[in-house]
Amino acid sequence: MSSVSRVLSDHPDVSPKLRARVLEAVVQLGYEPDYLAQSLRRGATLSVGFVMADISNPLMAEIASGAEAVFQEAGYSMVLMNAHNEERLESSHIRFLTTRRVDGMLLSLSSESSRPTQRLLTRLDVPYVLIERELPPRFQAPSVVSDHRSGIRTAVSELIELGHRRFGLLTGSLDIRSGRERLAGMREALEIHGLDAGDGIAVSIGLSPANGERATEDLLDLPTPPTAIIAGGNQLLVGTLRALAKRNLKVGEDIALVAVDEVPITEFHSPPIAVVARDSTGLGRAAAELLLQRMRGEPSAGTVVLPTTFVWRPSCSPPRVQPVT
Amino acid sequence: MSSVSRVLSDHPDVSPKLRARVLEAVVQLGYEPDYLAQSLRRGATLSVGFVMADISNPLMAEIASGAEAVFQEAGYSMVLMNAHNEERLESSHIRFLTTRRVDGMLLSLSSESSRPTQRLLTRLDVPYVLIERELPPRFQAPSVVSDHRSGIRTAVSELIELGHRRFGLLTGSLDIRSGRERLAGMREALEIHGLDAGDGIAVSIGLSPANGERATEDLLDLPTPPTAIIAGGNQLLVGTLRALAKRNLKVGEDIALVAVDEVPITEFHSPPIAVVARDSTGLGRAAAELLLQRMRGEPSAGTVVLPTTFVWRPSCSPPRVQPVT
DNA sequence: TTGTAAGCGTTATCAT
DNA sequence: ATGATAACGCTTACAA
Repeated sequence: MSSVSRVLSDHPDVSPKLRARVLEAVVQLGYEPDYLAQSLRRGATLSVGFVMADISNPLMAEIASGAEAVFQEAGYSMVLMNAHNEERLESSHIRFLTTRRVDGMLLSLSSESSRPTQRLLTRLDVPYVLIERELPPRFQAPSVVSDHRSGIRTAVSELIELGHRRFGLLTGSLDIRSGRERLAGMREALEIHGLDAGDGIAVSIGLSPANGERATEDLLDLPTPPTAIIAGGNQLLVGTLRALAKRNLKVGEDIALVAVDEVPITEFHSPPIAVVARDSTGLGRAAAELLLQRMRGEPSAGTVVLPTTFVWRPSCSPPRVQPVT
Repeated sequence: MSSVSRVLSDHPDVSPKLRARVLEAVVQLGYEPDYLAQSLRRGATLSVGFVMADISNPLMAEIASGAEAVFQEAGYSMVLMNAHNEERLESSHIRFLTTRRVDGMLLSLSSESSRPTQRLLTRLDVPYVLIERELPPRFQAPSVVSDHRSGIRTAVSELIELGHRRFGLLTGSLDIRSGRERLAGMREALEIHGLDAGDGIAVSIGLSPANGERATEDLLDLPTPPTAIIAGGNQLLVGTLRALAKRNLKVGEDIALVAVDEVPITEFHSPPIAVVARDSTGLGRAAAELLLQRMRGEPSAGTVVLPTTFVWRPSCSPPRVQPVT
């Protein structure tokens, strides 16, 4: 038994003769080692888990692809678990991966303040890395994030220079870093240009087309509606486009529009829609590399920030009626 | 030890008093059972694996969501593995899941004829269900598929009735059932209407925007180019739209266009694009249910076929120049 | 009802 | 260099 084990795990202390004999028997019998037993004994599984808030977000898919490539390279398998944006599922997934003894976890949580999840993480003994999320300082949680703040700041600044004075920002939960950063980006742009913070109207809603549609209509119904809308999420964008179509408002003529994240509609819409883009596969790769470092016990960065870029497109035009300045 | 085990797995033969004592100790010590050891002993893991050809296909994501909901309900955890359309990764994923002792697998393979994968599957001892795929009869592999054939047949028939006589079908590998079925659907429509099979030009290419763009240009460069294009995949659709834009051809005026699968661009393109839609979450749910039946050893269907629907939209207009009939 | 002990398939330690 | 044996953490006969 032990000789077989030695042969199969390339232990040096084994004669060429025995090695050959074992290898032959292995082929003969079609023997396959049991990873479960191996892992139980070794205490390591050579696998990592990735818990994502929502698999149906194409950006998440790209992040996962980026991460998987790095892990594959390093000999690790990555298993994905989808939380459907449900807190309950999320903590159950983390627990599941723990019991399966993954050697590390990548987490893109649907909420940063979920009590069960936080409790779980405080006594989690495998390393983990957050993606586009941040936890309270006491967690000292390493993370990889995009600089949404400067992306939105640039976008809003450009809109201001085009003559816009009133903005509507649709965003997901402010319980998530990216939402907060986008809001901060808009506020910073307003402040830089000496505008009132109240001229940036933020609506924080669940990431669904229906919510996006409703919120957009609400914005348009305001006494002084925004002349530019920033749709912070591709699902919300779909809703916004529906609302605008319903009211017969032409993007880039009657209203300016900026989307977050590069997706097919932004390119193919008429007119094409400006976006604040992030490096999705880069996020995945960076997170995987950071996690590998921590799994090896190497010194590693606390937070990695990746840049975003504002891509101008014709959806960003001057406002219909130039307001008095 | 055994009493603890009994309490934790709800064995009836345990006194309320002891149960309480155990439960208290569990809380006190923060004890968590080791699934690895449990599974090793029990021979079952209460988990299933889902190997998908490509996570970045949003339809796949929906299928996964549908399946996960059903498994969750039944007490199973579903782990996802992404093959990036690479045969090599695919078989390695299946092997990984086998060693992790998943109790069943859902497979949406990137190729139906990969030798390594086929070899793996013949001696796979956990039940599996294919999604949108079919293997040679000797596998007797249960599967859940969509009726792409009738969807495309309907679409092409409608185009013929609008006056179109020449068609270009862009599709992924014919090594995958859906590609073959779409081709068959087009041929059937041509035959029904007494047209020549040669008037349906099928191009089988890798599912990327670049390939879609190139193939579309090739179609347009033909001596008698098609007046209607069917883009069989949302990545290909992106390429087709790019090619048409480059040549300044207006969808629904200069050329008719049908897409496969409902995605945001089809709704928001100007003009909106007709699609052959399938029930993605339904596919996932049906596959999960079928797999559960097989895992329980219940009698179950061999192949489940779900309907597709053709959704007309303005991208389907009569051809520019009415050909002589 | 409870406790003892064997065993799941490995690997690591220890003699030989 | 090789083989016997204990141990990883659990479940389940079986005995008490």
